[in-house]
Amino acid sequence: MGIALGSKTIPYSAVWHHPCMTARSTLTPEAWIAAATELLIDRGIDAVRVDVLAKALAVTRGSFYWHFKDREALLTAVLNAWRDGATEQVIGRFEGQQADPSVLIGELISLPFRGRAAERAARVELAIRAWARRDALARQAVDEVDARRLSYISQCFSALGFPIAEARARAFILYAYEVAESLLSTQGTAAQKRERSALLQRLVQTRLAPA
Amino acid sequence: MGIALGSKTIPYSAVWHHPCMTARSTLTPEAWIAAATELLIDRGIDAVRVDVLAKALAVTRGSFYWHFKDREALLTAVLNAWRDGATEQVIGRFEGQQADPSVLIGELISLPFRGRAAERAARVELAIRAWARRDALARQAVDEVDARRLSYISQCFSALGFPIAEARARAFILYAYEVAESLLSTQGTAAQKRERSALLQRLVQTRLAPA
DNA sequence: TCGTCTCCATACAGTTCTGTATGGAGACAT
DNA sequence: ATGTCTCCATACAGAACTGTATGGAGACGA
Repeated sequence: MGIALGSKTIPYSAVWHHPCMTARSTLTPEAWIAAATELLIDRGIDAVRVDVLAKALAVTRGSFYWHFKDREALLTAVLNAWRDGATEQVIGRFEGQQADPSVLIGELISLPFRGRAAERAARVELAIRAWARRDALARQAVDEVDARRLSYISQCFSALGFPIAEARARAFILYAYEVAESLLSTQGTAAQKRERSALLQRLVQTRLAPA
Repeated sequence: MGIALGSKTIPYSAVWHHPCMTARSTLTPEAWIAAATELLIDRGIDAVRVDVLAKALAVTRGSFYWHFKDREALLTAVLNAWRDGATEQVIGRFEGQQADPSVLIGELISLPFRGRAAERAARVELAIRAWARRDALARQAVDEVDARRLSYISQCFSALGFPIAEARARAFILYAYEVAESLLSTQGTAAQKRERSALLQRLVQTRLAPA
């Protein structure tokens, strides 16, 4: 049933599945999810198939159907893992409150250019958005994440003194820039990217004279 | 070989494939392309398969392999049809020159809300962008179309007196809004959409005091 | 009328994937 | 020592799709 440790008995799963076990002999569901996400990124959701994953993990499909009921179960697991990570990231911003909303906005605008991790996250997100075009669950997950982020950005503009409705509108413009910067990443040189981010940084904070 | 008309001989293809022949007994390549595009929209490029299309068109696959060498040929035809239409639309704007660039920008911003045709075009475009994530030809087509549009929008801002570099930056912000408005179409109510489009309309044209 | 051309149907062989059923090796409890 | 549990291997049946080869009906030219 498990490994005896003093008076307690540690079940296998707690040992084999523990993060510290780098060289495991057996697979975890997380390993399948990670492999599936990798495949999702550069081949699309339709290419995420169990026998392809099994070959990538150097096991047979028998292993997969032990950990998951079927392919559908894996896909929802992938989706949940992404949504959890994405929402957690938004929550994290609330905690690391740097008071000055102007700085927060600056960070958001420079977010697409923050190293490999951000770039990879963007690629995962684009793959999931592509998936969301024809899967209801994926669409719901993406919508939720978008709504959370827009809400967070809106609060930043509210803190700058803009009325709620206008804050929302400005948040959308900023978020639109972020999405487009990842979707249209091939458009423009590095210098042009710096210029348009700097321009947005100023534009989105300028107050307009009442119409 | 064809139909004799006076001294000339009209080949079959010119008759059967002519647009005025609404009730044709035989299929054209365009019919396959249209059906493929339809399937691409709501099931993705991986679902565009010849036997599915054949069933949709109520013929067998034998017909397909008459008109096209293979599946690949159909996909490139779909791509070319889209690119031609998209670039043609940009060219069309140059011709219908309404002098006032401010009006042109206003039209661009309200473009996502211009009826069914625009909505369908947006859906086709999103499907092709999803496709472009893992197909080199599709990516190239999308990049070309994006570059053309950005160039056109930049010219509008140049006409408003902005320096080239700044005009490009403003064009990107506007285009980012358009892309996001179709990608994030579920975010926000109709009123909120109006508000953010109105805000962008003003923001993107406001001149900033020199830093 | 006969051959030709266009367009599609049909049959074939092969690939890639699905899910299930069953077997088996290893670690463990008793 | 024996049974149990976990994890994976293997084998099976079948679905969905690919491209090719060939046949056939209909319109046409001569």
